[in-house]
Amino acid sequence: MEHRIEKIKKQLHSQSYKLTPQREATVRVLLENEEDHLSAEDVYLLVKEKAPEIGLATVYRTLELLTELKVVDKINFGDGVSRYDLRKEGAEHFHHHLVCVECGSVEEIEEDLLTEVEVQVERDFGFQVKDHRLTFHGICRNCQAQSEDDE
Amino acid sequence: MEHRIEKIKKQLHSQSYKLTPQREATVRVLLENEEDHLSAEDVYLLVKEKAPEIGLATVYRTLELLTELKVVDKINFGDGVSRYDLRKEGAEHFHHHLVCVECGSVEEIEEDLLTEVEVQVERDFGFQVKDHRLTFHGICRNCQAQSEDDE
DNA sequence: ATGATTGCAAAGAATTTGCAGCGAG
DNA sequence: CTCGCTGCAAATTCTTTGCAATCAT
Repeated sequence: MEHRIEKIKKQLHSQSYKLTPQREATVRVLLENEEDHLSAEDVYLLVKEKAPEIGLATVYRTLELLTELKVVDKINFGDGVSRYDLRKEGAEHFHHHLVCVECGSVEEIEEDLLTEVEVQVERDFGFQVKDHRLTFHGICRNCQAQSEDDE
Repeated sequence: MEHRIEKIKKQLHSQSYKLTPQREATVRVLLENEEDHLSAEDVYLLVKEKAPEIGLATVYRTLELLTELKVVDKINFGDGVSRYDLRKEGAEHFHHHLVCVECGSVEEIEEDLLTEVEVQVERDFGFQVKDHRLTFHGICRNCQAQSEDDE
């Protein structure tokens, strides 16, 4: 974990930004909750536990900065809020999500399922793909099992 | 076009909703601007041209209703606003988008590129896919041509 | 000193809600 | 008459901004 902080620190420095205590606290919260998809407010509340003097605006500004640096990806699952998702180490592309319409759980898929599809898009549409967003909506394993029980 | 309105009318009636003049005007705007990705405000302004007495809240309520009925899909390209996109006739799944990061243009892809990927997801993750959202970010044909010119 | 960064409070934008009036069946 | 639907204005929610104070170099 420390080495990921170091890496982010370098990324900031390379663009002459600093890793201030507030920014570091924010990054740590993101690292510690890597599986979740936190909203700015969520991050704010968690950061506040460690650094109570931080302001919500700073969290927003930090998340924006991290988005610019592609340390995090800003996503939107359709509720009104933006959520922030750390990029996996070395990931060139954004990972995919499985959103369960029953229970609302969100699972992540690391593997890039789109390599072929992207080739197809570049070939057929002349569109040079830089990144993608892919989310599946459906029913997760758990909820499928539950509805079988009901029968 | 009239028959698409009829169809939507039936869909509404089947859930005991009515196709009021305001709702009809809203649907017509969506049909007439099928290629665009209008925000609620956009729709409001266009509807207002035909039916100046309509209120923004009604547009929101109508779009919400149409989303529920899966007549439209609510999407979000990362700017702060929700956009509404008519489902193509008979389309079971949401279509895909190519968003150009240079000029902001949005192209639509009708073909379902994900059939195989969905099989894979169901098999490998036990997730029963109902629908998907797929957006590619990259550089469109035009902007590619332009940057070649610059060189 | 200089310029980046912060916290606070205020502003802003998008969307939702409360409510009285209207309108179709 | 009843009940869904509407328009308006107010309220909410999420996010951004202005600004003076603070911090690091």
